[in-house]
Amino acid sequence: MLDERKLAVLRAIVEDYVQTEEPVGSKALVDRHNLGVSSATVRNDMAALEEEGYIAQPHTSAGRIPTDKGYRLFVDKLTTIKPMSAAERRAISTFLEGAVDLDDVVNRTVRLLAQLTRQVAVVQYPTLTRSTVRHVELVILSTTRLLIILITNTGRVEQRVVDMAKVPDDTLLGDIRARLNSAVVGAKLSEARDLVKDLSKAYAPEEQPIVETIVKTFLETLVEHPDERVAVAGTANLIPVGHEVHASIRPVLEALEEQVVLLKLLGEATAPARLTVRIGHENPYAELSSASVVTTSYGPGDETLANLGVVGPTRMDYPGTMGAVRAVARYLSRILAGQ
Amino acid sequence: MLDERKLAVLRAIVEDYVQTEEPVGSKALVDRHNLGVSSATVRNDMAALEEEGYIAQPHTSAGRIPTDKGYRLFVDKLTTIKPMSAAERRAISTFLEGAVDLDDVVNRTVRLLAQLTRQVAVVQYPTLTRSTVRHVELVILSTTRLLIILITNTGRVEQRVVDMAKVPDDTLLGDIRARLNSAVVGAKLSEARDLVKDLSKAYAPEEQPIVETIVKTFLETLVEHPDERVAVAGTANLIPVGHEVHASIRPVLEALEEQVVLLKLLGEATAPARLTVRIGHENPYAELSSASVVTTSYGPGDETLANLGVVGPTRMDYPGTMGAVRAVARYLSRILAGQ
DNA sequence: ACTGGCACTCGGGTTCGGGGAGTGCCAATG
DNA sequence: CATTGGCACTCCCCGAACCCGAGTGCCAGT
Repeated sequence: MLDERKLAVLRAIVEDYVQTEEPVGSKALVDRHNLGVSSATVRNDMAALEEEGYIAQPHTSAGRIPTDKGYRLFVDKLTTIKPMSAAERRAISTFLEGAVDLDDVVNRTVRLLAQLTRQVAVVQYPTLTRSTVRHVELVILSTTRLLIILITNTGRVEQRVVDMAKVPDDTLLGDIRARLNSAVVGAKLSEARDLVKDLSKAYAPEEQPIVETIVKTFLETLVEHPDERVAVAGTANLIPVGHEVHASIRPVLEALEEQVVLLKLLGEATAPARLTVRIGHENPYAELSSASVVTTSYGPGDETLANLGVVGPTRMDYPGTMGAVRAVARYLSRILAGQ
Repeated sequence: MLDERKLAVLRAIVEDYVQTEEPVGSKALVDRHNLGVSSATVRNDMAALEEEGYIAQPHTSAGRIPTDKGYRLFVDKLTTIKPMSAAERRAISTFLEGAVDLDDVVNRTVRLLAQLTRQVAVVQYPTLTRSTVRHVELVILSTTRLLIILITNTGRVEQRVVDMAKVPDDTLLGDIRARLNSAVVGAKLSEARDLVKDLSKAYAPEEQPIVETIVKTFLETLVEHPDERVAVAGTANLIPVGHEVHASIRPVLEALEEQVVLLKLLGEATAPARLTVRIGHENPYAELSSASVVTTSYGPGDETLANLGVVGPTRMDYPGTMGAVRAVARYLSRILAGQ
């Protein structure tokens, strides 16, 4: 049904529309691309493409714009991811090298991605459950309050206060600390439950409840319900430069402030090194039905620590955006592996 | 020059303009407020007010809108801070009570403030230098890397990795940890420098450089250069609901993503329990010359930990916004004191 | 199968002209 | 002297009418 030339026409339409932001007509198309045929022929092809639902007219006697389905075909078949230029690669590298700690790495990454793509960037902090334990610290805050601190191999520090009837004395606490550490250090957080479940057995009966409280809080709050944080940058890019702007970006801004929404957007990324592109209505949220999301995962080696991505209008530069997302994810992975 | 009635006219103009968002004329004014005089009289008063620079006309034969100077007079003399209703107070209270840790407190606060004022809210994390030390922890990461963790009385945890030629063994480290803690626990961070400067003297000559490295990093990165973080919420409120919107909010959005700008905006707040209002051009940034900022500081008791505030258009509901900012700061202070 | 030609459509920009809200000024008035 | 009613004037806003041009669909010709 769709021969080679019709696909070329679709590709040209997408490319022109992304650049000019205006419906593209048959005449303009043959002028800008050397398709080797006349505008009348292109018109026939366009009619066929519209018939199949790949393009649409905003109104009669206007040019065509791609539909979500058209973008989908474009992304799947008609283009290749654009690699970063040498200058861009150098910029990414030097910009990320300077980071001093994990927070800084994530912040720099999200700003960088926003700048490269000129869109809204979203980066999830490395997920706890996939990282391993480096150290657990117990600190007495008062006679009834204990602070548990967890340090992971990604440099992340999680904290949690426990209220208890009576905090154990230094000796006992030191013992608990030692046993807890020898049990879980080096292990993945997801394995922690099995490793500590018998920990209290080693203690005298009257001490067991205390130990169990600590272990329980440790597991519940630090391991199983890590508040998965995300960083956002480039929201100003939602507002086009010269242009007037719809009020329709309000719901988008609202959605971008909701951690839950962001996590869901990022959350369904697939295997590492694969890019996920969700176009328009393919998004899980109606507010983002005129937006596209490009995500991927990152992490040292083949391990997947978390996800990152970009949110922009369906009319976006897919090859460039995909290239930037992939490149940033790779560099971020490398940085994390080095730490 | 400005008698009682002229001030009443100015007040009425501000109130009406804030509500309707449209230039207000003499006729509409006498209809909505019972000033007891005719529109002709009001016109004369308006001419006087314009002469003095408190109001202006967008163009001839249009109504008047307040100037920055007009808002300034309104805020200083013509109105009182609007207290929160009982229902609002209850909402604030219950919403903030539920927080589980410091991050949560700040996040809830900033969202609450954005919701109450329907504007952009900014909350600074409690500043380190004004809080006191609760515990210092030293953790061995590898043979050459040491992690310093600082816990403050506000529940904040700061971390920093130190690269060193050789990390001290457990015994020595335990000793350093004990001395460091006994030196600084309970002290303000601003006093820490004096308290630890002679710490290395107690050690053997060959151990002194190691201790000094740790102390130096501790001071430099944790005490003197805390990265002062801020939380922002409600950026979607920059976009009015029904209305079309200028592209002029782009620089505002950009500014709101810059930590430095936000800190500067918040940074110059005065004594606790005092509200600072900066109107239009009074702001230190040209990008925000059509915005007003209402800030105050917070902290348990009379202590000032950090600042919070609201950014909105110069045409904002000052009494209501000021009331909300004051109320939220008070509740936040109370929460922090309780912890 | 492609192309040139042609009639047709429709959105966007421009022009034009009332209607209306608002102003400034002035003479009259308590 | 402050206040008021009246009046002429000024613009902005809005809708109607209009034209222009880009774009389309179709068809006959190569």
